[in-house]
Amino acid sequence: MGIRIHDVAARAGVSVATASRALSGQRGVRAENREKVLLAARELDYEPNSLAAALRSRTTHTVGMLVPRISNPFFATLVEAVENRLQLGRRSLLLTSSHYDPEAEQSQVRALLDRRVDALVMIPCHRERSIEVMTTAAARVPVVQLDLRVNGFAGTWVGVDGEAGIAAVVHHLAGRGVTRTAFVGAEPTDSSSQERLDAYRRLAGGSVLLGDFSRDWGKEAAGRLLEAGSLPEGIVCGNDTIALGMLAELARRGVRVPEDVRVTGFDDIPYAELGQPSLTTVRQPQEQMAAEAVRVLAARLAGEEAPAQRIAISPSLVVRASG
Amino acid sequence: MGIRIHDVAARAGVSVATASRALSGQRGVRAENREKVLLAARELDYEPNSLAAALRSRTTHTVGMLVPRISNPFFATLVEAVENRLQLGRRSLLLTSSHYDPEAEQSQVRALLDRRVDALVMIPCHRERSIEVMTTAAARVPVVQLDLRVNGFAGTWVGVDGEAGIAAVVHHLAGRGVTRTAFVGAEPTDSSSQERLDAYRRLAGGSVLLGDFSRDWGKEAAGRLLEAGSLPEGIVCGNDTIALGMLAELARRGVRVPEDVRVTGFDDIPYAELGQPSLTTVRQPQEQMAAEAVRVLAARLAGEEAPAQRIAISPSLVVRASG
DNA sequence: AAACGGCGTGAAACCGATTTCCATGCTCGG
DNA sequence: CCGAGCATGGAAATCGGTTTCACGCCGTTT
Repeated sequence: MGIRIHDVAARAGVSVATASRALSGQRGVRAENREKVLLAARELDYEPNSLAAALRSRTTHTVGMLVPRISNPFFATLVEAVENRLQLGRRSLLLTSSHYDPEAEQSQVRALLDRRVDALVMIPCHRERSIEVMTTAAARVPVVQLDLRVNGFAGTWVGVDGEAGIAAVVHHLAGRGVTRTAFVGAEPTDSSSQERLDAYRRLAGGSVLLGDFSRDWGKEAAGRLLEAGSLPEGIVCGNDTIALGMLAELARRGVRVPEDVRVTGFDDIPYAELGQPSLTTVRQPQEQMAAEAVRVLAARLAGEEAPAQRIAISPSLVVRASG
Repeated sequence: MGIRIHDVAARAGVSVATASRALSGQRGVRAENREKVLLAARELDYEPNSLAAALRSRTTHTVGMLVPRISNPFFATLVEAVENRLQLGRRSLLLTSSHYDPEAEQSQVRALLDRRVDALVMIPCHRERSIEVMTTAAARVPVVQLDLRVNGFAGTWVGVDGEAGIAAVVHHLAGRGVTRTAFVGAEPTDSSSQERLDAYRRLAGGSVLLGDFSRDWGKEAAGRLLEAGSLPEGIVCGNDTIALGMLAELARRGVRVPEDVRVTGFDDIPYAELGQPSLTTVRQPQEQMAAEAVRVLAARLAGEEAPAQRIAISPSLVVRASG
């Protein structure tokens, strides 16, 4: 139906091989012929069939990305940033989600590999159970773990330096005269929560409440802290969602923030600024993380041999009203 | 490198053609041979090369989706819902974003078509300037517009019934004794804002303030309404972002919601519930919209001839504290 | 008994590019 | 003047499947 490279070659008066070389910018074609081919292609409005090219050259210029949940604004921002970076390199993004289910994750990765993606950006859904997918995937194409990482899997990871983030928060609170703090986080089923929890214990060591990364847990934790009697002076939350739930519940119960207690979050999701009061939190440099992840993959695809690395980018503290 | 269908056929003792037919579940293969082929495939851990299949069969089982901004939680939710639906039909999603730039949109769509997507789900970024992309795309593959639509483009659209949504809000407010209202929306550069504005004018007809779909505009509009003298009894906002800005500014100025004035939003984004007070709003049935969009495309791909339709799904009112 | 239709099968064509391999012509050094 | 070496270009192989086509076989109809 469409125009084939055959037609372009015929119009330019050269062979298919020469046309192919001219169009892909290879050397070994006289300038005159190259011009003729490019002109013919433009005149015919030639659109190469990338499937045929991919089949023969074994390169799809497509990267697969797997995230636990696309609608999570934090992941969505990462997806956007990765897509932007890929666009710059004229690559496309095949996106799929695991819904936090390791089995679905496995079958989705299989589907991506079937489609012959050149590389994979993965946010593994489980700290331990994702190890099998990661190893099989990594055996076939370059893979980089983004944000979360799998225990005991020796592959490249790009993420944020959670310890530095918690340190910034603790330090900031200390600077405001806060000595007694509590930590409200999630059970460490992924590497981020683990790292933040460990950092808090090492750096501050107040009481610790663990649930999940949800607003409801934030509310419940607020209740528990209040009922426990003496409120701490500062509450360090494991992420913004928890912190927002915390703020809502504290407000409902008439506790003033930051007068009675200071509250901090982690991630700086778009709505952190909208909280009442606005949330002091740790901003994840998502643009940078995505850029770094794509850069690593591009280097691997360009043939660079590099050992697995852990690239931890330092986050920055965003001071707002709540802390 | 990998196992080819050739190898499977050899092991099963049949021809490549028969193996292909057996694997793709076509009829016309004796049950005995089918079993032999499937067994051989399993034993060899055969993974078909979908590029080769796509090249010959002219079907990639891949759908392209173009959105204005992936990180917008409303769009991200749509992306997720579409991806889920595609997974059910064993299709993959090639995702790209236009950043609200019609030229980028054009080149992204070209890239998707180059990759031979079977169909396109588009959230066009501009009410008028997107018409060219839409027509060229629609000439090549089935296309469905999601959420937003392009003026004067006669293609299928799936979205929410904006008029019904505004009607529900107005009706609800009237039921609470509110008679004097105002509308704070966005300049109608896309079909949604247009529709909501028109509906408000037809159904209620109080004063109208137009800006953009941002929190800042919500704050500014709050100021203008207060400075204009008498506050209306109800403020109908064009979307949740505006409404959240409105709530923040009203709170800052000591106006009580809903005692002094009732405020409503539109979309029911995840953070509508988090507002102070929580936001009464109109929930967009995103799951259903995505399901419908994918259903329409699947039908077209299955060969069904259908005229362009406008599928407007009725939204539901979510009553919370603010209205 | 001859004609016919349908099913199962395999050989080969095909999808549309890239890449290999070889032939040619030209330049340059000896 | 000759042969080595390089740049250029075309024919054909290749990637790995799907699809077409022709053929043999069998049961049914005239």
